[in-house]
Parts: sequence; structure tokens; C-alpha cells
Amino acid sequence: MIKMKQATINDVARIAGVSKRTVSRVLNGSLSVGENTRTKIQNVINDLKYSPNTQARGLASSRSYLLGLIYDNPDALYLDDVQRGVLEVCSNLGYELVVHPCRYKSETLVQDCLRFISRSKLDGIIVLPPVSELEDLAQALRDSGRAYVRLSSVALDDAKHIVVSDDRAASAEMARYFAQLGHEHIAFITGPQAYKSSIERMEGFKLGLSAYGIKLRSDWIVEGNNSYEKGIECARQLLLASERPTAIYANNDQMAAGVLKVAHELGIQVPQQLSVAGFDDNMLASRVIPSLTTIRRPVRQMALLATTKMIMSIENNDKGAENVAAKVAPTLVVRESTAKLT
Amino acid sequence: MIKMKQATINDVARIAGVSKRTVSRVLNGSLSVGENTRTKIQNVINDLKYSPNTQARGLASSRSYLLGLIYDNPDALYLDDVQRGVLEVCSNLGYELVVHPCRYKSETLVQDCLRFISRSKLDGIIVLPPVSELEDLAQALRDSGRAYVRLSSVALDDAKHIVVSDDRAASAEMARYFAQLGHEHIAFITGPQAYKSSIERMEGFKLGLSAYGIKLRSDWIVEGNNSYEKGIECARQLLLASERPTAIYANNDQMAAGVLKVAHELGIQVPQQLSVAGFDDNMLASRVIPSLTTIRRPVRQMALLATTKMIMSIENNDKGAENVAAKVAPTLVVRESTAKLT
DNA sequence: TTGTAGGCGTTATCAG
DNA sequence: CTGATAACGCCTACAA
Repeated sequence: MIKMKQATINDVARIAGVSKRTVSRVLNGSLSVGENTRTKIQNVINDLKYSPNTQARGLASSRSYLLGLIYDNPDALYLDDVQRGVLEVCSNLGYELVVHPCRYKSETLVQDCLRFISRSKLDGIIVLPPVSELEDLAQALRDSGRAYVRLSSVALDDAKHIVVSDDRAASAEMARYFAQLGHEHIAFITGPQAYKSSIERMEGFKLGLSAYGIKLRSDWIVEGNNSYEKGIECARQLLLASERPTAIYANNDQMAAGVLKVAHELGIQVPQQLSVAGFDDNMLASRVIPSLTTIRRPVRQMALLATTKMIMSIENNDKGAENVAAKVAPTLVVRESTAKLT
Repeated sequence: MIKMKQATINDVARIAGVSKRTVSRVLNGSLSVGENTRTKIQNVINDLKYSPNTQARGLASSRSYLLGLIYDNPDALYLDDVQRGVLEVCSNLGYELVVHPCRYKSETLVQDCLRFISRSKLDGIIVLPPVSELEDLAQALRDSGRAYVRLSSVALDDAKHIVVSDDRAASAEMARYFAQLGHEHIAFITGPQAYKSSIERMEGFKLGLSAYGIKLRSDWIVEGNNSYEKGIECARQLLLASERPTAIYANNDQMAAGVLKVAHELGIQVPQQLSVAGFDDNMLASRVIPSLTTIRRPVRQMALLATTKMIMSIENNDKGAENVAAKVAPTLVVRESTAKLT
């Protein structure tokens, strides 16, 4: 197998009998090229299977055609969805995706990310929650002068820099659903208090309940951390108390699974004696027995919106970037773990 | 915030009072540089916080410092592990990771991947199973002249191009474990027959059982496809038959979860009346009730080995690449879903 | 041990 | 509408 040298813009220019400046023009879709010359050049490009060298292009235009994805993601559940979503939008436009896993709690997170983006000369950066909530990082991104979009549950940035999932509204819907099932003795297991999403979900839930005149007892709000183990711990606390709630809403599916585990241990029937719900609709939700009522975020769509937004920013279409939808609505998914109070 | 232009090699050279050729030398760790000049230059580099421009460097040396990750990954479970593993090794060496999700079944898979690697000028490519098993792709990678490493359950390439997880041995261990629990009426739900891993796991299981004089009845080998739904379907077939196995080993955890679901529906107690085991040790395994006995692959370690191997190849240390371990051993994880036959 | 000069493949300036 | 020509930042024969 002989390795052919890739054709260059010079080859194209030579064979087409024009200057490379003109080839460059058609490459970048300049309007000021004669129709004839354009098609002629286009043909040569096709014949040679020529495709521009990204590095050279980047060197000359100080762009890399590289997008970065910064995530922490202890659960690692949406990662594939996000990556596919981003690439679905950017791949055809010639961009690739460089990933940067990191740790939310790391001391060096910001400088770490900065090194990443400057070293790779990224054209744009997408940041997933909860890292996206760090203002230090956001400021650093702004200072870097690069395009960026944050995914979050709160609108903590300008329209062109954010895509928010309305966790609050979704939680309110869960509250409504619980209330309509007749539940009044309801408990909530929170997420880490440092995360905006935790606050949103709790507030939304409270709000939704209050519409039905139901108030969350303070001792039925227990602080979790989104882990399965902590879910178990919190569930024990709730279910072993003298008075027991008839429904538990956990900040995520992991913890909800923990609740199911404890209920099972204690011989409490779900959903007959206890309704349980989570948030995320991750793989657990549908596989666990009984399957979990939960809330699903349109992850893929968020990735699509974020990427679209970002590419518009990169290509100096700020107006466009602002106009791409910045908010998506998660939806309630009812399964077996919740039922009417009997 | 004023955006300073990044310092270039010229700045360093000028300030250090040497030619840029010399700076280049210290950058690339050439030995033929005087100790004085070296430290002098190094100081300037530190002062200026200079770091070489990857694009320019790539353009000149035809390297990109980019590694690619090709995966299909319907389960998306190890993705984060793999990505972190790869970066753990390559990040300090100046490489970044570009991801390329794809579809095993896609007609255009190979050309698609080729476009990816040539467009990004990747220095090396890591391919995850089952895509890694496609010989077409492998051949294309070889032809491309680039470094690559495949992860698989079979040694289908030279030592320097592969890291294999010994699924066969692991399955044999599972067989041994089953046999020691006293099971003889054992069923196996296979994975897609097109995947090597499916074959390895089945063969290993048969082999392990035969050591105990147990033979898998052909009607107790049912063909699954690694999905939860199919697991349910296969479990029904097995558990509704006139004669029922006392143990079921599924090719992965998803299907094993399906078995648990059906057992639950049919009122069959696991593990008292039926032992169930899976493969992967994904999140489901530990969260499901009862938790699943399964097999865990050292995913992170595989990623580390593969990356180490690949970087050695890239840097022309073929001998080294061959000598990095090419095989890892998955381990049996015993949980609640299996028990002694009573 | 160090420096000179040319090239890598594009983009972009500025004339024509 | 088109074409020389100079960057872009770094590497590398080839010299000295």
C-alpha cells in the first residue's frame, strides 16, 4: 500500500490553473468568485479528494476547529449522549470534539481548564454541570475571549452562553403528580447543597406542593449527595423514624434506588405503602424493580442547542447565538414506583 | 482584561539572545545544548509562560499531538473510565483526546473513521469493542500508517496494537463458581454472535463447566443481544419452559437485569430458587435487587495500557510498545444474586 | 554546540 | 473577480 501525499491547495490551484488565493476563496465560500472558476475548482477538489489541512488552516487563521467538552460527571451517564449530540451538530461543519474530564472539587480546576483550552487552541468550550456552575471558571472563559456555553439548571449567564434545563418546573410537576395521587406526607432527599440543580429541584418541589396546600416538614427534608450509598443512609433515616412518609422524592435516580433498597430490606411495599421517585431517568430508573418514576432531561437536545449556539458565536453570529433556544423542559416519566395513596 | 498575544519561539530566542533553532532544541530535549544556554533559555520560557503552538508544531513536524477514541458503546458505561484513563497517561505528555462515537453497523463506518483520523491528523487511535473487532477498520488503520491500539477480548492483532481482556478465563471462573455452588442445570444467554466477546464468554463458560463434567444443554443456550429487553425475552423463554434451570448466566448485566425482572414477575426467588449472574459490573449490577454477581473488567487499566503502548509507538519505541502488558484479567464479583443450590 | 535558511499548507493584504 | 506575496509558529537539513 503506497501512502500518497495528501493533495494540497497548491495542487488544486495548479491543476485548475488558478492562483491558490482563488482556491482558498471557494474553500471558504467567498461570494466573489466567478461561477465558472468556482465549478472548475470544485471539480478539481473532488477529483483530488482534496481536503484542507486543519493545522495549516488553524495556524493561518488562528482557529483550530476544535471544540472542548469540560465535565466532571461522577455518574457518567449522559456523557455519550452529550458527545453524540455535540458531534451531530459540529462534525459536518468540520469541527472535532476534545474531551476534558476534571474534578469539580479540584483546587487547580480553573488553571487546569485554562491550560487545556489554550494548549489546544479551542475555538469553543462546552461545560457540563456541576462544573458549569463555577463562576471562577466562567470568568476565566470570558477572559480567554473564546466562545463557550454552559449547561445548567439556572440561567447564570447571557443567553448566548447558556442552555438551561428547567429542573424547577419539572420538580413542580412531580409535586403536582404526588399531590394528585393523594400524598401529603412527603419527604425529599436533597442533592449536594453546593449544586444549583439541588436547590432548583427542591424549590420547585416545594412550590408545586404549596399549590396544593402541602408543606414539606423540615425533618422530612434530608440532605443527600446524589450517591446511592447516601440514598440508602437517608432512606434509613426516613423510614425508620416513628412517623413515616408515604412518598419520597429523591434528587436523583441513584438515591431513589437507594430508597428502594431500604424499603425492600424493611419489607415496605413500593408503591403500595410507599411511593418513590427520582430524577434523571438514567439506566437504573427503567431497570430497577419496581421501575422508577422519574424526570428525564432532553440531554441530547441540550447538547444540540449548546453546540449550535457556540458555533454561531465562533462564526461571529452573536445575534443568532442569542436567539437559539436557551431553555429546555424536562418531562415527567411515570413508572411503577409511584401509586395512589390507598 | 487585555488579551496578550502568546509568546512565540522567536520571543524566547530574542530575549535569551540565541537563535530559535537552539530554543527548539531545548524544547524537544535535544542533548546537544550547553548547560548554560539550556538553563538560560528555560528561564526565559518560564518567565514568558511560553508554550509552543501545537498547530505550528504539527504543521512543521506532521504531528498533531491528538489521540482519537473510536467507540460505539450502546451502553456508554465505561466511556468516562476510558477517557479518564487515556488522559491520565497522555495529558502530561502534551496529547489531547478527540472522541469519535460511531455505529458498529453503519455501512460507512470505515470511511467515516478514516475521514476522522485524516482530517484531525491524529497521531494515534484507540478503538473500543466491538468496533475494534472489525478487520476492515483495522486494515484501514494499518494502511493509514498511524499508531493504533484495539481493545478486545481476543488477541486479534500484534502485541503492540492490542490490549485484551481475558473474558474467556473470567467466564470459566464464573462456571467454576456456579459448579461449586452445586448447580448443574445451567442456562446461558449469549451476546450478539457477531461479537468476539460473546463467543469468548460462552466458550469460557462451557470450558469451565466441562471441568466439572457439566455440559450446557443446547436448548439452554439462548441467543440474546446484550439489551435489557432481549434479556427479558430470553428469560421468559427459559423460565416458562417445562423444565427450568437453577442458574442463568447472561452475557452482560443488562440482560441479567432482565432475568431478574422476569423472575420477579413469575415469583421465582433469586437466589433461593434461581441464581443469576451477568458480566460488566456496570452500575446496574450493584443497584439492582438482589444485587448481581458479575464480572468486572479493569477498564481503567486497559485504557492506561493502551495509551502507554500507543504513545510508545508514536514516539518510535516499537520495542517498548510490544513489551507493555497486552492482557488483563477481569475478576469475579460475588453479590446477592447467586447462592448454593439447596 | 550553535546558527542560517527554507518549508509545512493556509489565510489575508493589497494591488491589478 | 483574480493573483502575487507575506505572514502564521515551528521544525530540520545543512553549515559553521
